[in-house]
Amino acid sequence: MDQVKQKGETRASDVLQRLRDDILSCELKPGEKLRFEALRDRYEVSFSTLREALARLAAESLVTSEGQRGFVVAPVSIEDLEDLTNARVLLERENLRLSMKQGDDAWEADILASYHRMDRLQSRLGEHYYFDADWAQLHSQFHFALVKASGSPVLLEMRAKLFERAHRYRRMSSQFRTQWRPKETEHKAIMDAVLDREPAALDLIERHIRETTENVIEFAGHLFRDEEPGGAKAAG
Amino acid sequence: MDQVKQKGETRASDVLQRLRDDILSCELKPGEKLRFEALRDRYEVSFSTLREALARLAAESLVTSEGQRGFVVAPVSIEDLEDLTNARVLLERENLRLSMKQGDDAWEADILASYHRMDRLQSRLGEHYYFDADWAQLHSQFHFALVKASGSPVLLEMRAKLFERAHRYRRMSSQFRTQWRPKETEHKAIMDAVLDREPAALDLIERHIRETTENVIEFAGHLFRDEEPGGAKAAG
DNA sequence: TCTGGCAAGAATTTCGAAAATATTGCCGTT
DNA sequence: AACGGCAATATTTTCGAAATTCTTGCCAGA
Repeated sequence: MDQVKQKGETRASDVLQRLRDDILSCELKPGEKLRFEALRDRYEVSFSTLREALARLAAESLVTSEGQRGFVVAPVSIEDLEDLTNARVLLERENLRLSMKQGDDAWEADILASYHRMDRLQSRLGEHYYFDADWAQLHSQFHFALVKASGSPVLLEMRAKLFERAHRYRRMSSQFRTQWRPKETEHKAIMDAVLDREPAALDLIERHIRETTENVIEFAGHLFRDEEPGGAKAAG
Repeated sequence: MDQVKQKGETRASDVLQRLRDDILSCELKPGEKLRFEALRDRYEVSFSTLREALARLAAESLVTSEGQRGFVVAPVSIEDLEDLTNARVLLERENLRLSMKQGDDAWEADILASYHRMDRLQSRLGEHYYFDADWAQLHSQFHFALVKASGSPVLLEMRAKLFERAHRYRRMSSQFRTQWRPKETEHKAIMDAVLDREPAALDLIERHIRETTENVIEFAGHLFRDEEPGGAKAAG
């Protein structure tokens, strides 16, 4: 139901969001060449509008533009995933540290509410929660609720962009996973530690992030172990 | 002499760079409305090309785009400067830590060379080095040389963007400064500590950054203490 | 005098054709 | 058969006019 065009929203920002979604969900594969003709048909906009959206995505490192040779979906690799993970740990820890220091009652209430929403949907979905788009949304909101009181727009924005980039890897691995570690207990433990202002919360969140990355490599490492630039084929 | 159009360089990326420079040097003032007509005359390009450049700058937080109401040069404020400073400290420390752990002989040699170039130009320029664009370039290169062996493209890119955003504040303050603290000894001390792999180097670089910010606020704080959105007037 | 709404003007946003550039395939030569 | 150069094709990049949206000023009604 979020397909209705909101007031004040431009077509360019609409296409930007759809392109972003398609890249993160790997409908547009890593390394794939993005030809304007094809994109024009797909999204039903003009060259210029597409170009603006791609320029924005290039600045977000979701696509790369090489001189006069057009745009390419940002490739994936284990090095990139590990680099991303380390950067995320740094920013998540700092944001959480500041958040725990400065968070007020409203912040705490929001964390509890976010957790509750996520937890309830999880029990309703059973074991397949990991594939559910709604759950992913609530999961993202829960993690954001933890750090949002850091009071640093700069750090929060960088964190958000890294979170998105990492999401592509999680998504890529999900179709190959045969088992999931029980995240519900992890989330509960993190939340309790955060609300109690325990310094150990920082280590919990770090392990949470690193273990997810390890799982991704374990199950989907073959997908991007020897990824070459341009290795993926465009949809013919 | 870098006005020659390099092969493989698009007009859009050229305009992007010029716009970036003009924003960082405050030729386009913080909060100023960016009208397409005026920009088209100034840079001699079409609407679409401008739009692409502005979209990129928006993703870099150097301009903001508000719905269907065009683009505005990102405003400045003390809160933003302090937020920026804290984020820079976090990233500079981490990059430097990794760099000191992993840097090899070539890295050390590059630091020495960068320092030498900066130092020599400094003695040649005397007290006015701070206003010199070439010195600013060498200064930037020296600081980059220190951290470039971190091995983390993600962290280095975030660092570079923050460095640029902070540069605008330094530049804004320079015209109001009446005295400068002697940076040459600071840089020498930092370099020596880094090459000796002394952990204290991290604290030195942090203080270096924070003191620069304090100086900026001291001399130019009045410029953005009560900055309102749209407070700056467009060039008539 | 004040408020609300409409119309004229100004600015942004979108569009697809035209120009510029890169890529591919062919042919002649060695 | 291998290589280099040239023409043909494919793709990207740029352009300015047209459509859309926002802003401003005016006028009628309370």
